[in-house]
Amino acid sequence: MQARSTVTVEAIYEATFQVLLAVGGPDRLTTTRVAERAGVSVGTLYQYFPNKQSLLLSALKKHLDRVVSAVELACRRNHGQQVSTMIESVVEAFVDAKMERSDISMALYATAVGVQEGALVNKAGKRARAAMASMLATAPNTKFADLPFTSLMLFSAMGGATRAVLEAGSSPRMVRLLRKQLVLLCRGFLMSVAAQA
Amino acid sequence: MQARSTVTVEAIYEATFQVLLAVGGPDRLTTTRVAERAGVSVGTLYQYFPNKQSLLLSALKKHLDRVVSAVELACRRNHGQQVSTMIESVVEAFVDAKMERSDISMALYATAVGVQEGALVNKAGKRARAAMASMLATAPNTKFADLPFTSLMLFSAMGGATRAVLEAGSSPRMVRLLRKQLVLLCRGFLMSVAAQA
Amino acid sequence: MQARSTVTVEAIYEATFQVLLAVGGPDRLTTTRVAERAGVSVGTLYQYFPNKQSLLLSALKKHLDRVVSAVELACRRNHGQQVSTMIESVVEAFVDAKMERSDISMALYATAVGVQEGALVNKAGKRARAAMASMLATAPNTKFADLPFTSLMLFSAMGGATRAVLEAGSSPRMVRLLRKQLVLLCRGFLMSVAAQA
Amino acid sequence: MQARSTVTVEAIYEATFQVLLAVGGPDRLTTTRVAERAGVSVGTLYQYFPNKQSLLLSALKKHLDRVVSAVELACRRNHGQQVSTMIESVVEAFVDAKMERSDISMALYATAVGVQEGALVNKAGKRARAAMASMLATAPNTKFADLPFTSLMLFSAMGGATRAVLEAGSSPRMVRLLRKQLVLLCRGFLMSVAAQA
DNA sequence: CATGAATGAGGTTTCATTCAT
DNA sequence: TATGAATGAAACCTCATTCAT
Repeated sequence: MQARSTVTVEAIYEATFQVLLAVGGPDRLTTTRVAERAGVSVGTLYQYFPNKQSLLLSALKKHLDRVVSAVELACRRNHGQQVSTMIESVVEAFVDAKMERSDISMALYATAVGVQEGALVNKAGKRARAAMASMLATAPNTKFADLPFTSLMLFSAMGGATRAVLEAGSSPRMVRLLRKQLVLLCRGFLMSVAAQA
Repeated sequence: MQARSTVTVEAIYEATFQVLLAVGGPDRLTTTRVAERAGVSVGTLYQYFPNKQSLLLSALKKHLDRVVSAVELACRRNHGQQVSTMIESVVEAFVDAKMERSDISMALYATAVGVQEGALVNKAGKRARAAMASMLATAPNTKFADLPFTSLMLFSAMGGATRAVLEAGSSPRMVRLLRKQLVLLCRGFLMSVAAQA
Repeated sequence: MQARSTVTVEAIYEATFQVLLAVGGPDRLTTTRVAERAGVSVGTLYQYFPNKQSLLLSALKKHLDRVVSAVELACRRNHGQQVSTMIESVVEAFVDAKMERSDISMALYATAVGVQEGALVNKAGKRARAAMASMLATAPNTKFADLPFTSLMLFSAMGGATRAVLEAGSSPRMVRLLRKQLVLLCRGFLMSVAAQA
Repeated sequence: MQARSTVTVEAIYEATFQVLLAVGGPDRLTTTRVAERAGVSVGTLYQYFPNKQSLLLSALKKHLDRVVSAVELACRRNHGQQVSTMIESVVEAFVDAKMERSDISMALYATAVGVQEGALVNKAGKRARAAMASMLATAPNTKFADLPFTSLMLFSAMGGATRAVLEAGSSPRMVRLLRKQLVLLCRGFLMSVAAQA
């Protein structure tokens, strides 16, 4: 019985992602369509999610958690390493996480507009930046001025570039280039910041 | 007669931006509300825009044009300058353009989800990148490998960081920091790319 | 154009009464059915009434106004008359008003349950009682103790009896009996109250 | 086993009354809510009541039975008494029964709209009027014309006035006044009717 | 050209009822 | 017998779009 519920909820999540992709935007997504795709009735959907908004919010949260967790893990594993190593690891983790389900990523960008969704994205961003800042603080022989803001720049620049590649179609060649240049971008930036401090 | 039309259309554009801001999202924007705010009837609105989508598309195009034109101008003016100077000018132009009507910028992010809107954003991005690439090509004593992709990285990283600051509230202090660090980011990146080439 | 609106609204009111009668209760009434019966689309209905509740509220208000106005008129016309005459006139006005559209009266009773509807009924009752009280105060040679409460008793007793006859089918014979006995009831009551004062 | 059923059914009745009060109307009452409040599952509720309507009907019947029984008892006990005494007793019994669970009384008024509920209320009214008529017939030295209709008037006037006080909030002072004036009302009415006969 | 009343498809949500466990 | 997840018909309401004036 408990198991049945879990299966149902998972099916609804997966259906949400699929419909989001199929119609390309949270507004063209209808609860009826999600229920259909999930193989349940609308009533069942509403037993688990009080309304459409909460459904989208939960789906967004799920995706953000995946990406942020990957970044956090990469950061934790690189405490005390050289800045170069740090950057390579984090860039790899970030790009991988985004690309793994790149389709979902894009579909969800559109979801993140309301105030509640913004808060969710914000919280996720904060977590990621905190992980990066505390990692960077452990870099030997290097000190960064204003680590919080520096992390914000780093993270959002990475996000912007990755999103652009995603939207440009993310061909294998571009993804390869993205990884390489992202490392250059981050390294160059951090060197400059460190040099200034 | 021509003049009256222009005035009406301008009023509709402005109303569109305002409603977009007020309701926070293109789906809660209704054509009736836009018409009301513009001081015309819905019928009149439909005389100038065949449907809602075209209204939003035009509004988006207008905003993108403003930003891209600013970037293009800055690029054109810096042909042959030192890389450092180039970057400072472009960053300044870009951030200024975005911040000038930052509220509209944010409201429009949500609009840019569908395939047609994506195409519009893409085209604008291409124009900006082309301008940057041809500027960078004139930098004395410096050669960049794969200028098109490098420009993409540069432009999207700038966009990502600016958007993050916008969404964080864009306090004067943050905007100041943004300008400074954006210069560092771009310069560091270009140095690295040039060094590799 | 103004005229068209008025016609439409009137048609909606009439349709509301008819549907209320046909289905026997405000919950089985659907806005779609009302629109259909009125010969307009749902959208049109919602252009004039923001929601179902306001539609029912307005209809109730309309009916109450009719009944109360009839009572007020009868009261005003009998200032200074003998108590007997007063009662005969008011009873006649009240019963007539209720019976004229008795069907609607019954259908609307069910509507008067929520807090807002209660307030409406209350206000109507107050108006009617005030009219009765100020009439009774002008009766020659007679003084009543606690006129407000006495009016409440009088009015609600009349209402209760009339409603019972309505619900029993209101055959002509019963209506005749109702009028006669209602006069007896009110007169007997007022005599007793006056005797006590 | 039988006992367990009885307990369950009683719990459901009580829950029905409570939910009716809490939500203010039979339409906002849901079977799930009733079951929850009663501490059983919906399925169990449906084991004892075939559908929602029958649940409400049974609850209404229960309440009506209580009131009518009180009136019947008072009537039976006053056979052969003076009219004055009769009235005092019946008024007391009626008002007490209504006020004892005045909240439920009010909540149920809204329930009594459909044709089946009307029939139930009608039957209850008939029983009460029959008891009153047969009591009045035993009054010494007094004869009433058309006892059935006279009882209808008496009973419905009492009901109307009591309901009005209930809806006005039934403060202790008003209830006291109600009792006193109800006696005057009924006595005055019966005197008049008897005088005419 | 402008108006705004009218349209109606379609979306979200509720809730009485069933039935496998 | 009891449970409560699942069902799906049906209600309310919105809003892009049209067209007679």
